[in-house]
Amino acid sequence: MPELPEVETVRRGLQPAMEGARIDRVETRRADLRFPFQPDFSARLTGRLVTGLGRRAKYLMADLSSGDVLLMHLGMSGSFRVVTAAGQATPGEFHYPRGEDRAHDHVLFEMSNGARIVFNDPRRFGYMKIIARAGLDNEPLLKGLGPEPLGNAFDALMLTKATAGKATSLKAALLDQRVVAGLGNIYVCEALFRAHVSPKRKAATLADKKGEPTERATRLVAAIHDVLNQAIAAGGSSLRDHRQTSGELGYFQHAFQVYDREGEKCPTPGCTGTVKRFVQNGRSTFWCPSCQK
DNA sequence: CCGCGGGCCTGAGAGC
DNA sequence: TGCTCTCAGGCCCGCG
Repeated sequence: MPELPEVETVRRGLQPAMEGARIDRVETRRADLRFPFQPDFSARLTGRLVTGLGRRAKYLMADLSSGDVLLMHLGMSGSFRVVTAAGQATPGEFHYPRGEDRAHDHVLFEMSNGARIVFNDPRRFGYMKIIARAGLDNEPLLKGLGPEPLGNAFDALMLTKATAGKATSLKAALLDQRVVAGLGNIYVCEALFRAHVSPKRKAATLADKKGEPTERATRLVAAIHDVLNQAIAAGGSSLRDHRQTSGELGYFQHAFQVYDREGEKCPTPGCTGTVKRFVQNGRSTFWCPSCQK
């Protein structure tokens, strides 16, 4: 499900429930998600204060008073919801909020502020892992990640260098988290469309003969910035699974110009093309062959 | 090292 | 109604 804007939306929703609160109780309702939970998973969380909730690429990162960091990834179908539901739970008896139980609720956090935070993930491509903050730089899950697309390090020059010599398509390069971290299939399609750049173009062609960024590269970076910022402002995109932690849907899906719009007229003013779909590296690409070059 | 295809899971929707 | 097939917002792994 979630790309950077959805993860950022989830982070903002979880922040008030987590930051500054203590984790009083953790319940894992099965032995694994994508990977088995660490044997000491609950013990390392229980009683710890959450001092901050950040995001790196598509990872949520909760800083704990113990010096650990809880990494959380939503995979394709993961979501969190925050249940405050005063009076619904029976203190000291069954902690899980009655009537709030849903299929695929895998992890529950009970916070000292009364919030109950539930992680739900039907497909279980999501996962959680606790690591020591001191070991963050060596964490394999984070080690190879490229720059944040909304951070200062990501610009046309950087992207041009990162794609230099790449024989693969621009679409595949932008999906490669080592090049830039946080984009997924939807926002890559949308950014390429907005920049009028073809997903089939060789990644290395962002550079001119001297290796400098082309105007196309500049346009592409601007389009990535714009589409991500607009999607975050809209609370992300809700296709199947994504919800804000409040349960509200994001609404950026209504602003898609090409994603899942095969057969529709190209929305570029003056373009008479039609939105097409084809499969690239096993994923659907949506684009307008007429105005994306 | 690089790029690609398969696999991990469940559920929704289309077509018969 | 119900079966089967395809596809889905991610990412790791093994192969050539």
